[in-house]
Amino acid sequence: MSGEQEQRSRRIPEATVVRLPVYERILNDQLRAGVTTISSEHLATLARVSAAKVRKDLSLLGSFGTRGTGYDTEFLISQIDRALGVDRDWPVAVVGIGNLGRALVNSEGFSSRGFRVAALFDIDPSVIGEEVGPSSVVVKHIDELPESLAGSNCPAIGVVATPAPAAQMVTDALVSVGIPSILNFAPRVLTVPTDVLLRYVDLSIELQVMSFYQRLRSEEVEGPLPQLRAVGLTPGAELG
Amino acid sequence: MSGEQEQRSRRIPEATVVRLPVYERILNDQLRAGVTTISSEHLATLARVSAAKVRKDLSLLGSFGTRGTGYDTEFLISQIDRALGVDRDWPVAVVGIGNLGRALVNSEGFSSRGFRVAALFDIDPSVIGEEVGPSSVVVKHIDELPESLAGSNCPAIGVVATPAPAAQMVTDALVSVGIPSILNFAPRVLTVPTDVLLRYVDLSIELQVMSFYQRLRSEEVEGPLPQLRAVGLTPGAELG
DNA sequence: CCTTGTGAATCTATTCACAGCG
DNA sequence: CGCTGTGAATAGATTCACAAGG
Repeated sequence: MSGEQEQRSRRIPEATVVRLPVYERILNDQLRAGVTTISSEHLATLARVSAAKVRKDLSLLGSFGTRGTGYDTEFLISQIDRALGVDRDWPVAVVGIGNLGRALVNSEGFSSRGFRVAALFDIDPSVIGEEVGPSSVVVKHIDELPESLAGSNCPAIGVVATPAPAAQMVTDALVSVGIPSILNFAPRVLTVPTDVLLRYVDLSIELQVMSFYQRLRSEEVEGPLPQLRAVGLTPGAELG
Repeated sequence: MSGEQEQRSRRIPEATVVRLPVYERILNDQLRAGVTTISSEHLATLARVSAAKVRKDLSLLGSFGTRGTGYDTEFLISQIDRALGVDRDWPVAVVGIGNLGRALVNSEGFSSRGFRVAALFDIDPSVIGEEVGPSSVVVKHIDELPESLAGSNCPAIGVVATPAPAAQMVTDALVSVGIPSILNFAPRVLTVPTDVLLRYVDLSIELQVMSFYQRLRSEEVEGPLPQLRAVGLTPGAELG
């Protein structure tokens, strides 16, 4: 065919998307250490992936490297940030202010990557009213969620950090106010409308995957250790 | 039962291993609800994956189904448990008893899936000596790790739940006592010997992946193609 | 020389489609 | 019949290998 159809932004595979934050973190470390230029080989060593993978990943964002030299660290960071959308403000609502919810809100990666705690909810009276996190957001009762997040107060991302039995109900509430993306930490498969983006993080699945490989290894003496990615999370974290 | 060594032919892809705990959890729910037989179609619906994927996954464990009927729920659970190795005792050491470490130790999936808290470590004097988790294990100082876990006390899995700057040091200590598998929650790429199994769980990566897809979606909406599509993730998401 | 960027080849995972069996 | 189990086809991701360019 004669003309190439105008491609909307180059399609980036999910496997690449998951590695981009890792590259970004390493590049920031390197920049702070005074490394202003970095080769795919060097970045690959630090991320424990192959250099070809780094080049392929980065080439999907555009041609930012200089042949014979490498990539400009600072510029590459800015391009990855732009691709990831972390140069924007991402208000996040967290439901379930137990240890997990607190860990998330207090984590380094949260505030430093453009994510902002917009609202916190729990059902436990002893937690409601408490100020949590670096930005000291007050925990509200889950019943206040609908009115609290309605309209222009609707955050971009909802985090479900409740026990499993409450997860679907909480998710329904988040969907009702119009939240377009949900990150679920509860060990349960959730149902959402097809236009809602849903991802999972499941601590116990990771432990069970480890026990699988360890059992395998102890049974197979010659065990060819599964060469797992050094980077990122479960590729199948999208069971929803 | 199972005496045969079928290493080559029965190799299970990682993508399948990650789904097995999900199937197992759903099957337990179903069994508790009185469902003693289940079809691949039904299980697939509950897990939000395709029926073909369920059948392919399960067939890798063996031929446990009955044609025309489906799978016996209880038997299937036992077979998945066996494959995952969760019918064994898995002593786990957790380093870093902040919110994340506590969330893990207290999580449902931990004790209920054969994982046992063998030891807890931190560096904060205000935490050391505290009894944490359902089994009330006393937190020890990180300096006691080497002697505490030496020899026959060496756990099967080490969990790194420290801040990023401490993660590599802690990992080195865990590797030194002979721990064969490490689950890292710190936002940092770790270096381990090739015979140590290493997996990552990174909360901030998941958030950044979400912001990537959400940004993509918001840009597509303003583009010339108003076509509604479940963005990015699930191949089976369009089942709706 | 260097290192990037990328088609081609390879490896891995998913889906299709139907034979085979209860 | 209905449903499993599985080769064959397809889609996706990684690695290879080298041309192109500073």
